[in-house]
Amino acid sequence: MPCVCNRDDCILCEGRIFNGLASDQVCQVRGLIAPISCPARALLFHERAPADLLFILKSGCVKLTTAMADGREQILRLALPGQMFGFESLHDSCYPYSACALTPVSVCAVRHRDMMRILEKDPGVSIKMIHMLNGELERSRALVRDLGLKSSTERVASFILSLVPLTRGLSRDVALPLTRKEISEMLGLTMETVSRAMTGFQRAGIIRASRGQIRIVDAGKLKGLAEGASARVDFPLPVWKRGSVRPREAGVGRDARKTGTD
Amino acid sequence: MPCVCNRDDCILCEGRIFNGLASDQVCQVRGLIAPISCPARALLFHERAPADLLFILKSGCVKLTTAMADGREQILRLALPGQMFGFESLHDSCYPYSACALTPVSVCAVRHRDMMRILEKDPGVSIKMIHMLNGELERSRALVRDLGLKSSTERVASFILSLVPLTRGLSRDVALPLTRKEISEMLGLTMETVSRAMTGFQRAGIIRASRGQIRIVDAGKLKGLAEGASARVDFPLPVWKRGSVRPREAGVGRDARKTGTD
DNA sequence: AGCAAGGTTTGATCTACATCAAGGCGCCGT
DNA sequence: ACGGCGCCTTGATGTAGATCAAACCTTGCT
Repeated sequence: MPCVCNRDDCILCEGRIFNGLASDQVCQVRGLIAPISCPARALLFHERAPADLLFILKSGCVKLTTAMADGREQILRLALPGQMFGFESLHDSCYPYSACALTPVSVCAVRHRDMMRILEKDPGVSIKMIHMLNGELERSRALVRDLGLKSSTERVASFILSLVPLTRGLSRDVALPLTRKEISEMLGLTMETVSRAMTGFQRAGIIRASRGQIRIVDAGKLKGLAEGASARVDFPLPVWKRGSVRPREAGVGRDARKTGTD
Repeated sequence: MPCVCNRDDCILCEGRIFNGLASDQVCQVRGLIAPISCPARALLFHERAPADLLFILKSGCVKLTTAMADGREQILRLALPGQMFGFESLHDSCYPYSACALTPVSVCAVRHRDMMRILEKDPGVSIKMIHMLNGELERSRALVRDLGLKSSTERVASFILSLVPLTRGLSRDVALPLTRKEISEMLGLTMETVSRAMTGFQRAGIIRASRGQIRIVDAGKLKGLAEGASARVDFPLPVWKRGSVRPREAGVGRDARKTGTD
């Protein structure tokens, strides 16, 4: 079935929000959708700006952030292909977060009032929307859980595991469109803390990380760390100064450096 | 208009989820709703238990929590009269959090599949549901923002402000059904830290707090503190040992005790 | 290739908050 | 009224993670 946004390669076809519309409705909806492309770092909209459009991401990756007056910034969510953002203001007038492209991005834009009309007409779309909102809520609460309960190591482990859907099952390598700084802004930590946690995991042979890429080597151990299982692996670390990577001999977790007592 | 749950005093009538149904539908829906009462501390359902019912709170207060294996516990949300909980699993099979009564509580219970049927039949209800979910999402993200960006003082100030809807405009006194411990479980802090922040506010004349009650005296200053405005009030504190309360002479915020330099 | 800019890693130090430890105080049952 | 139990407050100390600082890599540009 062709996608409502009228492109063959469009990801919206895959079980997404407008799927299942009667074909005459598909035509109507198509007329309401505007395709937009923009480069990495483009700002799609700004927190508290008057809201008019919602977006469905076709390709690329977008970060949704909220900031405090003094500049502190929190990433609320990453939007991935097939997902919607900017809909929270359907009944409100302003966007509750900023949306910024992490990669070159193509999106479909729909006016809020058009969307409202579609919802009123077609209960099937409403129910998909409810489903989608429940998913958002679940992810948001998972983040609350992580921020409220977990140590830095646990959070970073959690975060890496949350990237698994990005792999699309192709391999264990994830092309990661986030810098360490951005990861830290998602997890309520600093860049340095994230970096330390990740090199810890790497030394323990749990992941393989480089500039824009992560490979999960030992998902089981990572899950353990994310849920607080002892936050340490078996081998204490003999503190090399700038040795090359030595898998499976490095400490991981809260107190990797303090090798002594148990 | 009488409430769908068939009681005159029911709060569901006030612009809530089933409001605006045609009267024959109201009758149908009524048949699907079971009223339930339970005492304080009752567990309505447990995280990961198989989910069957959703609940609408008529009176009292319920906390929704998630826990880690080692016992760390996070309050995800407080449910207040008129609000719904347990709906996230409409499309899923298990509750994503535990629900525990903080006070004696009365609720209406609806089976998920009955709710699904109502949603399919009546787009108006779906749209109210979408509205409600957007509200949940907003609150959840506000919590993410607080946990990710704010200091302990800022979080406590935020929390107190979030209680304002509880006052229902009757006065500035809020009957607070939470212990210090529970507040701390909502904010990712410890009981002690919450206590210190609140006595700080109290000494600065910003709130009046006692066992189960809070009165907001200076909402403006509290808002400033919640958004990080300097986290300090004008008067350095001469550190009394056990003096009685001295409004407007006490320090507040991150470093209330260090009175020196500016 | 050479250089500059920005991301990343690592180390040293500082601090906000947690943890540990006593008391104080209101509340309930007898 | 009295005693005991739970919640709350306050103080002393410990520590995970922030902050500050420097050097190291990548990547892109000239």
